[in-house]
Amino acid sequence: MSKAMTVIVADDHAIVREGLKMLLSTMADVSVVAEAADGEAVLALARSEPAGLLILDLGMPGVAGIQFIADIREIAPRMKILVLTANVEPRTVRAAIEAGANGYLTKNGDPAELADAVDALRANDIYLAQSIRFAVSDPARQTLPSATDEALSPIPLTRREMQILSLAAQGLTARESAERLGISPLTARKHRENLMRKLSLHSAAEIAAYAVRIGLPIG
Amino acid sequence: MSKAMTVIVADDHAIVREGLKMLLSTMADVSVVAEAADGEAVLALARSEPAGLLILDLGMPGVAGIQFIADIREIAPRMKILVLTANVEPRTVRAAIEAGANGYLTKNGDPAELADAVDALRANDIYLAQSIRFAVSDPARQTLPSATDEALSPIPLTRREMQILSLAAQGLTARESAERLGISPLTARKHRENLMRKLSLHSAAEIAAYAVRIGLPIG
DNA sequence: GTCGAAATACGGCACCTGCCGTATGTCGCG
DNA sequence: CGCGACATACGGCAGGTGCCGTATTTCGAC
Repeated sequence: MSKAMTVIVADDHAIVREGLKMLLSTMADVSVVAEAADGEAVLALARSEPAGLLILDLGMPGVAGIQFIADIREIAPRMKILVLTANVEPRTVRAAIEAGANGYLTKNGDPAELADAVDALRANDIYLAQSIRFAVSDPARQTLPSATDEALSPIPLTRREMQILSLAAQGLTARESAERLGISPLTARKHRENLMRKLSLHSAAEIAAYAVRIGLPIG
Repeated sequence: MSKAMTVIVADDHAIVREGLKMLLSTMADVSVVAEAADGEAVLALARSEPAGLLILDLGMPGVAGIQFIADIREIAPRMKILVLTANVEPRTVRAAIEAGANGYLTKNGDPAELADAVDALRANDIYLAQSIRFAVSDPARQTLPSATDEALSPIPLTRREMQILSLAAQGLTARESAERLGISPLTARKHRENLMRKLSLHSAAEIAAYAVRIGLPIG
């Protein structure tokens, strides 16, 4: 018998934390030892009393996306990280795993998967929700035909594109973004077009919605 | 002894529904009889088998804001409606109650409030989360100084404006919104302008960001 | 029955956008 | 030393946007 796995529950919604604790309490050998409502609290817990498992909502305030996973992984290398979020973007799933997450569940998924995921992580496996399992491919596998390629690609944005994305998401026009960055409006517009093409976005509204969805800070 | 209160749980996140069911299962005389993941399912349930209480996430797809509450109230006048959402905008709280909700909880609030709220609603009371209780003022109370005025102001959107807001937030143009609603593009544009003025928004991107912030469904 | 709010509808104007090109300089990697 | 990725910069074009008007109809409140 393995001894009980200690768990930290991190979600900004208290009622969701409470629900998760209830769900976890029905599982054998699982013990919720702490909870956190924001990114800072998660980091503090990872430092002071790392648990066996962290269940992490990527949509929390103070959790600046994927980088946050890498930060935790650095602080507490032995703690398992199970991402639990509403974000179903394939590239986010891929990036989360690459950043060091051990599992990825979506809030829309079958609740029964929570138990499966905890078991898998305890066995040092990686667990992905059924609905997004297609999103992470084996890097060794040779390139596939076509349709899936786009979904599988990490689609990395350049530094400038990231800046423009952040500004555009706050409602700034190309001109205003250009002023902030000290470049030509036309250049800013080009960066904007490039990132939109990369991300398959087609309007300012979609940029804002996307930015919010992936957890970018929005004014 | 009152007999068990039947409850419908409506939230688009399966894992949140599951957690809520677990939490409710610890309460005496409460029985979850159905759940719904989108607005249509809620309306169908309200028609076919209304329960004593509906716990409703206002951020669900197909739940076009406050009007949805009024719709349910019309279909099932005797069913209690407890709003449970991430939206803490005072005007939304106010509007929800005016539209016929019997209670309003925030996902950030103390989970213990869930039990209090259910009890209050069962006793035909209205229950508001501690954190937003200030938001609904007694209409009889005379106007307060100033600073709070703006926050307290309902800034009510009309039904059409609410619909346009929801569509615009999903990235639809005025023309596309007009097609969905079967009205002139120019009329749709006017509704859009009106709601933007009311809400002090100045671009499509701001509409999208605002809609996300208040918990409206975003494509 | 009157009054106001809401919904309907139209038009002009400056600006921005999204998409299509092209082109140049820099910098790092093999 | 190239080659490719990145950043820089410019322009045309069609369409959408945000802001400014005006006007009619419908409908509930008083």
